[in-house]
Amino acid sequence: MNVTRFAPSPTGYLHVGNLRTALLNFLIVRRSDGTFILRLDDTDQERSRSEYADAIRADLSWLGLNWDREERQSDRISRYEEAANHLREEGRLYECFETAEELAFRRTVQRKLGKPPVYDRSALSLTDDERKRLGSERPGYWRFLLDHEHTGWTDTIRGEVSVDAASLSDPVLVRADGLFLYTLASVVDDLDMGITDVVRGSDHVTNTAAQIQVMHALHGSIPNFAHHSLVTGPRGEPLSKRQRDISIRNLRHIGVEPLPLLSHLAFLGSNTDFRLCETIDELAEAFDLEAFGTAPSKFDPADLDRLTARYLASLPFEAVAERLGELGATGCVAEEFWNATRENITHFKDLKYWWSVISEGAVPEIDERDRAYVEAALRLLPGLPFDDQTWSAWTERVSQETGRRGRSLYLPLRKALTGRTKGPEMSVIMPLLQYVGRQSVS
RNA sequence: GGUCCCUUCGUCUAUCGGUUAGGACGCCAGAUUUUCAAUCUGGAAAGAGGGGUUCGAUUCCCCUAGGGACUGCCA
Repeated sequence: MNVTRFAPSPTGYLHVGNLRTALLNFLIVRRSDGTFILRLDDTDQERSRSEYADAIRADLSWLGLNWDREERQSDRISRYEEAANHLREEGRLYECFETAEELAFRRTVQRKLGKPPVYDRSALSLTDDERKRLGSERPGYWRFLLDHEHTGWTDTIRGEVSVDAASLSDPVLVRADGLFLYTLASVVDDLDMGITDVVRGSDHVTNTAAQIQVMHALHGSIPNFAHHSLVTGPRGEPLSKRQRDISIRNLRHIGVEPLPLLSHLAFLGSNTDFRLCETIDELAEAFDLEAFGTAPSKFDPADLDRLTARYLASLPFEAVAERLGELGATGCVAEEFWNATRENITHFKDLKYWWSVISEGAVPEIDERDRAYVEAALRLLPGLPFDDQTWSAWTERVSQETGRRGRSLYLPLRKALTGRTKGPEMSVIMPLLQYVGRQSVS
């Protein structure tokens, strides 16, 4: 039984980087029948917004990444309080009084001297009097006293990882205004919720060392950690520079479908052979966390087009009936329409054009040199009703009359009738075209 | 500045010192198809650079370059 969590902070929209983390955590429990928790890390009150939380839920739902439980850190403050008190009793939490500006200044000085910008623990050498005096001037904030030793774990993706805690600042766990910080909240939550596997981006590796120490101090058992590499843009640039393009909302807007996106992300960066999975269960079966490598992987939305097209072509009418209805395609024509067009679109929204072709007629595209030919051909067009033989019967007749064959026979007619050089098979389009007539009558 | 991570076809990767450097997706070509797609067959396509070690380096070591993360009273 695995328990995993996806813990976004509701300070922005979900993007492919986040999504990969969510997906990996989700797939782990999908393989093992465990529990997948959506945990909103909203301890940062200044930046967290409920609209973002709603947007994250909506995006996950659209993708089919359903969660078994939802938790909010803002509901769990009392637990953090207890944990902080426990750490104080154990002597692992100490109060400091520097202002943020002071700390920032010290860091720049240290950096200029070529020293690591690590907190010097000067608060530890404060006398009781000094502490009392400073405490009366302003509220203190609290740091966790790290053991200065190498802290390691076996990472499912990265193997043996070890971080020298001496190169880290003692993490602040409680702010001067009493707010609990991520490092504490996350650890307490993971322990309380019985999280067995923590899968997150490699930007958290140094964090993990500190968190492991806090977990030990809280006498918790350490979950399995796996840190996947970060996703970059197509040229290897950080994703943060393209937040907007790669937000799930934007991808959805440009016509990306859930399963192609999920398939792509479940294999990107792993040595599992890529395949487009038709269901999430199939994906869960195929994916393997240990198959992931540590090198960053590039994400290019354009890579999704081909997959999306293949995916759409495979969908039965039932799967898209509702969406077709939104286009105005309803009734039995809708099914015929879908079967005629589904192999000839890249994105679902491409159907708008084809629907307009059969519902309103196309703007004919006729080359000047073909004009006479097209007009002659149209005079030979049989009367309604059209059926699946109409096209072949008609073009055969036209061929006899005009002597044209092959491409020069078919293409001008296709362009005249559909306005495009490419598209669904004409023999299938023909019966749909008479719908134009019915539309205008009714 | 410091610490850590990364670098093989377009993309994701395989290779436990000796391989015609393999696969998947994509791409290209042919077959087929009125077009596109699908399918089948075939093809092009890679070890960042420089030094070592070695009979032999993609593989081990060092340096350089490039990319990234962390270095917050953010998460």
